[in-house]
Amino acid sequence: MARAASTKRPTRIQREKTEAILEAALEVFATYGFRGSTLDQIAAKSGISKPNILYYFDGKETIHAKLLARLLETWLEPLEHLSDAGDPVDEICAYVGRKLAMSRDYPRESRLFANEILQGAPRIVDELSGPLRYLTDEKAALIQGWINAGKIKAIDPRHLIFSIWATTQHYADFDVQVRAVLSDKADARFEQAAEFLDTMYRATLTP
Amino acid sequence: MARAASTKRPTRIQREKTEAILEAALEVFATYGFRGSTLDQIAAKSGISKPNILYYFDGKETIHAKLLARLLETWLEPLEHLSDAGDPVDEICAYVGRKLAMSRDYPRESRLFANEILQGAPRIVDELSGPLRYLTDEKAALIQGWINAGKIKAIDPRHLIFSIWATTQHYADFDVQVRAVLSDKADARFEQAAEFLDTMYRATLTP
DNA sequence: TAATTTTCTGACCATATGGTCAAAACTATG
DNA sequence: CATAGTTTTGACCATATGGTCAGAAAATTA
Repeated sequence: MARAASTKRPTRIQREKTEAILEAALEVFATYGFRGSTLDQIAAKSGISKPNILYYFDGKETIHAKLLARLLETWLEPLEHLSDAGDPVDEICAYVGRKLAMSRDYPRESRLFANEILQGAPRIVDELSGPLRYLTDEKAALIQGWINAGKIKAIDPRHLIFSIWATTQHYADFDVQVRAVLSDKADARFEQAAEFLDTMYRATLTP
Repeated sequence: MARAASTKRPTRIQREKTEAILEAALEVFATYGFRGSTLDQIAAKSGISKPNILYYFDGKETIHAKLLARLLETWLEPLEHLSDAGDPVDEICAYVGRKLAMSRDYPRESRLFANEILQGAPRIVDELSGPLRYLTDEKAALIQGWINAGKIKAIDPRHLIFSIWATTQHYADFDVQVRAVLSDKADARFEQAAEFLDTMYRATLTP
């Protein structure tokens, strides 16, 4: 927040306006990436004038940073829930389902993330080689444990995780392509995908 | 080509310079997307002055269009080679291998494509709902034939293709993330990926 | 309702960016 | 080597873009 007070509790207007700005910015940044997006686009989409946007945020960079921070908070959540509570195969398939649901429900967040990674992740490298890596290490160990116990087939846990990220996020990031290829059957793409992925991962993992 | 003759056979210098410009432009566009890239960046990377770039190309748009046209020419080639010559499972796994090799050898092309699709594919929608869709329809029919003949397991052919695109291109488009997660084992990522994907698709397809 | 604080805007600025152009530098060839 | 053709450049231009600022408008509080 630029001039807007940052110490005191935010007013109703502050909450509404910052939310409207972030909502519009998510749309714009997710489509054009950081460099390709302009404050004027965000201003037009949010209906808030450029100087007023800069009253609430220090600058373009700050808005983007805020969006990324929020994103990372929720992005890893589905993976964190992966535990050895139930049957390993079900557990992993449930994770696939959660991840696919995120592509369906939060496609803009997925594209924002994809844009950032595509551009070399200049603003979140630390998050990748820090928190993300630790979490992946942890879950890879869990999966390796299942393999050692003979509960699932022997596959590379990390590449399994990559494949889950890739296949599920594909439906958000490459949506235009998916819809073009499926044409008239595009409406059912998420149900079809859910079924296909469930089949694939059960076949891959069931010992 | 702007002022440079377009009817006559191009000179040595014309070939060299246009190539150098396209090479630099590929790098830049693949990283920042169309809107996020500037002619100055391309000029700096190619060592060719901005006015000189515009002597060879009509403008930023034209350079980008040329790159996309080239890309699409070779992008679908691996899929076109999918035929019912050998064993269906081997045939599909070979396609996966070819596609993964493209991610390894042409990561910039992959990112250029990813950027374009992410941004809604404004410049190649026609290619997607035309040539790409026809080719996918054709190969989906081939795969469906294998399913009907009981040669591979029953899965949705189009979503199988999506999953192959997603998992293989992931290693080019999300390279930073892959390397961050694998850290010290990152060098072997393509060999590991090849093995994992082969295992996964054999398990998924073998009846 | 008057005073105070918060919100908002128009006008403005410096820099970046895509693109132009006339002329200079260079190359190929008769 | 002179000349015709090709390539390259510096200086420029119009517009876009991120950002500033003084003051007006609106909301809140006393």
